[in-house]
Amino acid sequence: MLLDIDSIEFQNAALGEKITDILTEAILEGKFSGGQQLIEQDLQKIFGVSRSPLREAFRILEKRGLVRIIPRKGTFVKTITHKDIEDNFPVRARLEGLAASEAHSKMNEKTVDDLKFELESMKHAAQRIEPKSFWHHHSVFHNIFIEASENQVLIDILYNLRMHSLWYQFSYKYYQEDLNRAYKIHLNIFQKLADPDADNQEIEHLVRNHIEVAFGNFLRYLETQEK
Amino acid sequence: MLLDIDSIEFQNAALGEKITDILTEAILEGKFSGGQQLIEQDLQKIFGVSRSPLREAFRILEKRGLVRIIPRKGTFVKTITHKDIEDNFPVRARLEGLAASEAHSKMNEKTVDDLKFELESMKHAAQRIEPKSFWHHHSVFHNIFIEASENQVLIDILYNLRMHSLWYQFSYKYYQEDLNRAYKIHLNIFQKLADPDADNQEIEHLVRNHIEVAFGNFLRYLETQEK
DNA sequence: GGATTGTAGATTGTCGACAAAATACAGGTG
DNA sequence: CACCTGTATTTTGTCGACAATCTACAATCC
Repeated sequence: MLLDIDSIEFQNAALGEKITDILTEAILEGKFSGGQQLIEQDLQKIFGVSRSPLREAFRILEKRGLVRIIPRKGTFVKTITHKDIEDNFPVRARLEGLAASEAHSKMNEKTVDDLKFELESMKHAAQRIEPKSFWHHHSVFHNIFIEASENQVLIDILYNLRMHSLWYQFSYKYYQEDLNRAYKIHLNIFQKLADPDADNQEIEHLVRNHIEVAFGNFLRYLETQEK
Repeated sequence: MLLDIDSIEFQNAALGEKITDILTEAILEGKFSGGQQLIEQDLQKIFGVSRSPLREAFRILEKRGLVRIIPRKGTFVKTITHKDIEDNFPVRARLEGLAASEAHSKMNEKTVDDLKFELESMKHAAQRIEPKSFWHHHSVFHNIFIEASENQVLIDILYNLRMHSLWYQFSYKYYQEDLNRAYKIHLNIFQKLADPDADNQEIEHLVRNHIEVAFGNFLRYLETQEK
């Protein structure tokens, strides 16, 4: 008998995990003010569950870096500071560079096709000047080569680091970078990834530089916003 | 009035955190067989606490990468495979390289003194052929420049990556063979870190290469052990 | 007025009990 | 004998209640 895998997963997911997903989305969308305490009793009323699954959810959120748990004080939504961003990007730059390098070594036809598809989507979004769509496919493009590295340590760390930048999604919406220029950089990255003769080290530097440049632009953008 | 922050932290530490510390040490020392399930009821009897703090402890252990929690199945001690080590080292190599680079930019007299002290301790341990002592000071040496990077993202990630047990268990045996060589590498790293005119990129490469070489030696050592 | 202390309310920490799911195993069936 | 199937046992998931701690604020003291 055939079964709907997704619904089974959903059934198997404990209450705590479902609440985690809802809270994760809420935090990323900025529905909580930074530094705000998540009161167990309040959330208990909202979700209609006891405190046990809530406390499980808090621990998972802490692992994802979205909240900070202070013993006997409470669970607080993390505020992302300027320094957090400055700390985050250099790490991401090196690890995504490494991911690209390892992905190149393990490249196969399917991954190339997947990357090509997202690249085409980015191209179309850039031509039609649809930033939201562009950044979505841009994010998926990066996810694909990160997964293709098959390095679980890398995949896990970057999952968390990239989630933080999502936190700033609302900022990105108004962040108008030259989409065509960004597309060309990724076209270059794609061509190197798809070329078996390309040099791993060169790919690593290419991706690392791309993120460092994006970081610089982003910081400058934030500074103009803050004034 | 001045207060000892650390002791306050300890008093405030909830049962779950104390249990976490005990279980962390037990896992790192290999007192659980790999893949073994941590049964809540059994640990309940051992520690004389209810299941709530145990479940909290499991979540913290999961965050540290020491166990894996599978919903409705249980909490299992992670087995470290050959692939885990292969995934871990390239990441560590790049991130410790980055940490050294950032530490160099923020170097001050106290940090130089701290590094010098550990380096001297490594020298003495190498001369007296005391691998255990050498490994300890080597680990502290790395911790100092990682902390000196003042990059909290880096510090947190490297704390987890460096925790993994196999490295702890075996490293001092490997270093037995070339303590003096290892000392000279760190003397070189120290001199560059302490020199304000040294090039950041050079330091990054130096530390990265050191870990990659250590990784290669470690893998070869493991292969001889496995046979 | 400013600092200290005491108290009430709010909030997290821990517990034991029950529910739900996974597992182990015995018995049946082809 | 291999394969189901139902049942008993084990184990995790959730709950409500109580204890310990923290917080806010008013009363007190200097």
